[in-house]
Amino acid sequence: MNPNTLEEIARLSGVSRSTVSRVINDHPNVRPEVRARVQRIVQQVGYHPHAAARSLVTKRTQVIGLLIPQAVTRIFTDPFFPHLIRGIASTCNARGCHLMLSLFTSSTDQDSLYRQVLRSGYLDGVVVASTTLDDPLIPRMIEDGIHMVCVGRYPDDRVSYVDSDNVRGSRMAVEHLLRLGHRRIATVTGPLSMVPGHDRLEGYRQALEARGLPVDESLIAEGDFSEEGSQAVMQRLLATGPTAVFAASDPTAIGVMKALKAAGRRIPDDVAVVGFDDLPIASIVEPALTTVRQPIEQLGATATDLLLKLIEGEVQEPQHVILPTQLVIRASCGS
Amino acid sequence: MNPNTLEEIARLSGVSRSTVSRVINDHPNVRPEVRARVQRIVQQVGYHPHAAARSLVTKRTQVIGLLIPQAVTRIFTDPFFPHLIRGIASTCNARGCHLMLSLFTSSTDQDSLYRQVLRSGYLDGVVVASTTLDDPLIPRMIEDGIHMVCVGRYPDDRVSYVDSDNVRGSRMAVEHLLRLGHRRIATVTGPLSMVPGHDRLEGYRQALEARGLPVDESLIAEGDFSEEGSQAVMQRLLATGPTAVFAASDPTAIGVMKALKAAGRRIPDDVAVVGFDDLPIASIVEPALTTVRQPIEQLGATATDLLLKLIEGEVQEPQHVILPTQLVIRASCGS
DNA sequence: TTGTAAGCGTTATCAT
DNA sequence: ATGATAACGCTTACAA
Repeated sequence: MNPNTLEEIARLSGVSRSTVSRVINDHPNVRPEVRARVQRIVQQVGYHPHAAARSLVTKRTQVIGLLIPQAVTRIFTDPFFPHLIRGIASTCNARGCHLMLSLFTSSTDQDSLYRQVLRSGYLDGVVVASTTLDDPLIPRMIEDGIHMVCVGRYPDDRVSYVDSDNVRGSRMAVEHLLRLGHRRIATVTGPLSMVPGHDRLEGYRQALEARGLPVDESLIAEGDFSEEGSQAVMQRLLATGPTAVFAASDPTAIGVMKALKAAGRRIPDDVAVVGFDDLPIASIVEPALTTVRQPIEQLGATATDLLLKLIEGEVQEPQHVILPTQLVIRASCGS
Repeated sequence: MNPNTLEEIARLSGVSRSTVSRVINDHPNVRPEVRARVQRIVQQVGYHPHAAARSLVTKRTQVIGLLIPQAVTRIFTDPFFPHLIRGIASTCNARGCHLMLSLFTSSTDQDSLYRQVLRSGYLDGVVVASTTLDDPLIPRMIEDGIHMVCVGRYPDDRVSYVDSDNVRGSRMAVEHLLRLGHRRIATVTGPLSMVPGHDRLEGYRQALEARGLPVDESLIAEGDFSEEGSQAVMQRLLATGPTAVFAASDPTAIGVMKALKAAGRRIPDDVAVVGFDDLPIASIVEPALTTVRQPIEQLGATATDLLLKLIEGEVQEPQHVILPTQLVIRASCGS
């Protein structure tokens, strides 16, 4: 497939292996004339350096991993991930590195997969997405000194992360509902073991408390970020008679809307709905969804950039980046 | 990160490097007692062989690529890809290999990316998805002798592929509509430069011709597999007064349904709709979508299996696998 | 059954 | 500015 070696190019261009290496790596100290000759040959035979040989000595692979622990069904349902991947992949392309996808599905031997992926030198570092607080992977990676950046806040100062401002975003959403006069505001949360699930509920609480309103726990129900799951959860929540619902993600909001419609409630006349994400679908559903926009692709791109800096040693200390969120008002809240 | 070497394990267990290598690779001809001792040390220090060093000599990386040429927006919208990825990733996990994601976005320097990814020895082979007929990548890969399997039929006998039975599936769909008495059956196709787009239209044609019915070209409109695009296309098609529409994918069908609803047509009373894919969303939309089920995950899994066999040399000749499709009847066709 | 030694294709150090 | 040469960590004959 790629039978050419440095040695061969050297022979063909009548110089030594080292000179060819210098040309390939754009080192100075090569006579322009020689450089040109070598480059021509390289071009001609379509030579490309062998990655493994190279990384054996440089200790760099130019490959980063996207690690998704506990890869559950959600990944293949929630458009969040495709958007995230796009952000990561385009940054990789731009920076000349490559992306390895590691889904730690529950069935796989976690320990063996961990060693294969993280201890074999395959990867220069990893972007970790969709972690739960109790995931044993992160502590292990910290201990092993693996370069990593989490997408989503992680409550350990040693780990770098990039996150949306979930608390502020959801607080804005609920404040908007309050401003519209709603007092019985229910919320279908994400999994509370996941940071965004937790944080978006926190924003909900803060909005109420800032107004001096009590938090009625019966209006809070834990969902799983999915459409189906949230629909079922909302169905049970109907009995509490909310006039508005804050859904912790757009798929959640869709599920909520389905449950409401199935129960004959009109949106927003009977019940207002606000989501979180601003996925393309938010502006397509009927009625169009008021939601909190988080910059998913940018999350991926920023995480990747940061990871690359960490790897290069451009920054040493763990970094924590929070990207702003923004309320996008559409029809579903009736304002 | 992984400072251990074979040499070190050898020293620690009082044997030679080669013996450790034999233990690691499960070679026979190692005294059980010695094997056990070495394994204990390996376990203790958490040793894992260095991938690059290993592949430098074996010429295998245990990494396969998922190559998506012309990676357009669709990839991040159409649930087809997440499902495909799931099939590929779980097979990779099961077979101890890893997955590299290569999106050839239009902005990237195709040639440079090609060499980096395909000629650097990074990959043992690739699964190629979503190709167009005129993509220059495939011929180049054939020429370079790269192990590959296409997801989706490719009209060159030298390339292996795995595909759903698109022609048969869409033919069944249209035959079903004919059986229900429809005679003005429109179709919103996929991009006709893509094989599945082409094949699903072919099935439509065959169904009509088998009944001796003329194919009215004004009832055929080219879409792009997307919801938004198809909605616009359907809007224009309304004027032709179809009583049924065959949509070439589920997202297409959703777009079609939206256009119909927006025009005040009832489904299925005024117009029947049939889709293609059977994504989870098909059973969620209102009315539930009659559609042709194609086994997307299995497509990915089969392609990966085949690729691995090709790499191992277990099979030499290009293989062509067609997986069966199946009509799933729900409410949207009113039967 | 075990050890010795020769590569694999690079980069990097040191002379020249 | 260029060329030997020694690593990098592993597998694999071949020898013992």
